[in-house]
Amino acid sequence: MVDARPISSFVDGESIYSSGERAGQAYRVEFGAVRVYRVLANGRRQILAFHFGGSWFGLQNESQHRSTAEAIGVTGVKSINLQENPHAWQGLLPAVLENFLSSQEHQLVIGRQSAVERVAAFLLEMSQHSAHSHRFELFMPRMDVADYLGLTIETVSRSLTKLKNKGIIRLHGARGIEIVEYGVLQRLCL
Amino acid sequence: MVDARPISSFVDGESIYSSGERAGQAYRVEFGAVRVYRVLANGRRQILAFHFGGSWFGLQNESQHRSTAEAIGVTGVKSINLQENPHAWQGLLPAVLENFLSSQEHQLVIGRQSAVERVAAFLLEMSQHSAHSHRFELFMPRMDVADYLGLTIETVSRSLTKLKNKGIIRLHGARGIEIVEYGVLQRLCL
DNA sequence: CGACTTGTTGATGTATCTCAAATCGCGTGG
DNA sequence: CCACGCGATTTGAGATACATCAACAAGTCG
Repeated sequence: MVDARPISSFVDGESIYSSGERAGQAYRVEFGAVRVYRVLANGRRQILAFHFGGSWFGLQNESQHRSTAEAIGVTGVKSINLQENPHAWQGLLPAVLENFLSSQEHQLVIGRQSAVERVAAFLLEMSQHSAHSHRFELFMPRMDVADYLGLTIETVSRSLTKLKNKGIIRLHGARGIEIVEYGVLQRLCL
Repeated sequence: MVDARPISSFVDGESIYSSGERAGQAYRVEFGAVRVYRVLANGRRQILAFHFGGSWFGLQNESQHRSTAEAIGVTGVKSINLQENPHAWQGLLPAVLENFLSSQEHQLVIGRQSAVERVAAFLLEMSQHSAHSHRFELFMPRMDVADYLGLTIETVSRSLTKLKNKGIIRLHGARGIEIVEYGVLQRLCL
């Protein structure tokens, strides 16, 4: 059973699995957060997804991982060995569908939205994973945000500044976000 | 059983399901091709995926469709009712994982690649779905290619011209593609 | 063989990237 | 508690890739 397995703990930046490694496990975030990314030959990085408490990741069929998963801050993860428990896949279907849906949502964001719209969408997404949806701390540095949204850190920063200047959000230090005009932010992402 | 079900036939542009409609079916392409897309409020469209013979689409958990699926050319589709056959989900897990993987691959393309690189990746993807991988016809108009790659039709056209001028591909009419330097094209996508 | 749709090419505009510098924020140690 | 130092973030100036607008060419179909 999943819940009988111990929690593995990872420090900030530690990799949970790496591209090229032999696959065969399914992982679930217990606390903290995880980024899953791929790197192109020229060094460009795309973060495919962020995962927070309760979310499954690393779900795939192939023998090797194509992506890398790293802890963001101190993070706890439980894993199932799918080789030993092939029947466990059944219960994971909803998780795969959820991952798939998130991936599609994100395609929309990076395919057809402007920089400010992407950042707005990102803030809303993060707010939904926080206890207080209108006031929260980002777990990750700007570089992660940029590589998630297909932008540069400078453009992310400028977009945040624009949202701040319009009075839609307030910034509290480098990571603190306060959403003042939630509705306006939502309308930006249409 | 899936294979006992009749094939539904659709003409070019006909929708198989539409955004907002009640969901609950899984679909498989028998012949022809399908585009799955979403439209933002301001009219911008993002094609999430193209599906060809044998590929499953429309796989999701929710009660309503978020996307629209349309036939590209005359297309045959078989469907399963997942309400009546909830156990059918089991056999669909590999299909969901495949869709998910494709979606992630595409995230990489639209998030971190230049226009020419995106078009190169697209041509390789299409070549893999064709009988002759170095000489094939595109099923879809430029607008579809553009909306799939997060570009405009003009940029797609210019990118094709660049690849042609470099001698990497040859164009035969509006839809015919011949890949002359397969290796060079692959290296472009790294 | 025209009319219409689809695709290409050209000229210009603009959002985002790149390169560079200033500033902030935070941990450390005096 | 405050000064220091360093990485993270912001801001600025200039370059560039892609979008936009407009005209042209090529296919397609009656």
